[in-house]
Amino acid sequence: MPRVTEEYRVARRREIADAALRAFRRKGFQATSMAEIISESGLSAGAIYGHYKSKADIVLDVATTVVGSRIVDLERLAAADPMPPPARIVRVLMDGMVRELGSPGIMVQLWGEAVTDPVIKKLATGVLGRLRDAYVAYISLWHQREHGVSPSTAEGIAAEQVYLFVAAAQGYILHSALMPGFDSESYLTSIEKNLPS
Amino acid sequence: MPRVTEEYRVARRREIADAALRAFRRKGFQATSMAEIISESGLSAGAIYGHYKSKADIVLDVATTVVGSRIVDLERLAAADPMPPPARIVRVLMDGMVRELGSPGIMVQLWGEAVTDPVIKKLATGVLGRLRDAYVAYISLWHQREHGVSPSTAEGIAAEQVYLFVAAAQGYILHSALMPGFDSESYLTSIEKNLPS
DNA sequence: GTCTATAGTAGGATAGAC
DNA sequence: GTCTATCCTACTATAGAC
Repeated sequence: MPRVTEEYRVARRREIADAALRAFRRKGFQATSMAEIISESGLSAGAIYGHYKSKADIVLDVATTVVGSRIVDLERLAAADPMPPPARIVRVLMDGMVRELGSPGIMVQLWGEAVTDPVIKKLATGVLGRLRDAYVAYISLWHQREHGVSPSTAEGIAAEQVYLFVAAAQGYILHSALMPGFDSESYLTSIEKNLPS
Repeated sequence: MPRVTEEYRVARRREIADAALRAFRRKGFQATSMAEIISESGLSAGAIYGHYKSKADIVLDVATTVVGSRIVDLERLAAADPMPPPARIVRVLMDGMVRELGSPGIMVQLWGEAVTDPVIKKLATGVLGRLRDAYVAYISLWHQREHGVSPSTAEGIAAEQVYLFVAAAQGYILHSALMPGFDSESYLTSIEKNLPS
C-alpha cells in the first residue's frame, strides 16, 4: 500500500537523477558531494534519502540510463541498411556518450571508484558486459550481411575482434580525459584505419 | 647545508616509497590511507611528512619509478635481434606492470584520481606521454628493421598506429580490473591477432 | 629527524518536527 | 514526503616535545 502514487515516486526519482547528472557533468562523479546534488535539485537531504538509499544508488541509476542509450544507439545502427562498418561504431558511441555526459572524465572516475566500491563495481561490470554483448552482436551481424559468412563463423570472428573494438573506445575515453589538447578526430580516423574489418 | 647526509635522505625516501607500494598493492591507491602507509613503514606520521609533503607526493614518486621500469622494458626489447613485433609488446608491458604493481586496479584508480587532482593528472599525463613516445619509437624502429622502410615513412606508420596499441594495453588494464574472471590469455592472443603489423 | 597527540575538515547519512 | 539541524566517521596534515 504505497503512501504516494507510483507515478509521483518515479517522477521524483527522475527529477533527482537529472539534477545529479547536471552536477556530475560539471565536476565528475567522485568530486560531486551530496550537498551539491541536494543544492542542484532544489530539494533537501531528507527528501533525497527518502528516494535513494545512498549516493552510489543515485550514480547507479544515472549510469544505467546513460548506458541504455548506448545500447539503443547500437540497435538503431544494426537496423540501418547498409550497416556502418564496426570500426565506425566507436565514433558513434563516443559522440553519444560525450553529448549525454558532457565529459568522458566521468567514466574514468566511475572505473576508478569501481575498483574499491562493490556497488559501483557491479555497475561497471554490468555496463561493460552489456556493451560488449551488443558490440559482438553488431559485428557478427555485419559480417553476415556484408561478407555473407555463416552466422556461426561470423560469431567466431566477432568474439575474437570485440576486445580490440572495446579497447579502442576505452582508449578514446582515457586519452580524452587525461591528455590535454587531445585531438579526437585524429584518434578516430587512426582507429578506423587500423581496426580489422 | 643538509642536516643529514644525502644518502640517508634518499634511503629513507626509498624505504617509505617501498612501504607505500606494498600498501597500494593490497588496497589500491585511493583506498590506502596515510595511516596504513605509516603502519606499513613502521615509522610515524611526523617522520613521513618530513620526507614527503603530501600523500600525492608519495604516489608520484612510486608511480614514476614503476613507469620508468616500463620504459626500460621497451628499450631492452628494442635492442633485441630480432625485435618482437609491436603487437607482442602489449603482453610484455602488462606482465611487467602486473609483476611490479600486483594488481592493475591501481592504474585504474590513478586514472580516476587524475580527473580531479591536478598533481595526479600531471603525473598521469606524463606517464601516458612517455610510454606513447617510447612505443612510437619502437614501432618505427621495428618497421625499419623488419620491413626495411625508410625512417620517415616508418615514423608515419608508427604515429598512426600507436593509438591502437596503447588502447589495447589500456583495455587490458580495464578489463582485468573490472571484469571478474577475465581471461588475460585470450585477450592477449585476440589482440595480437587483430592488431596491425 | 622522529615521535605522540591532536587539530582541522569534509562529506555521507540520520533524527525528529511538520 | 520533506525539511532543518546535526551526528558521526574517516582521514590528511601539523604542533610541539625529545
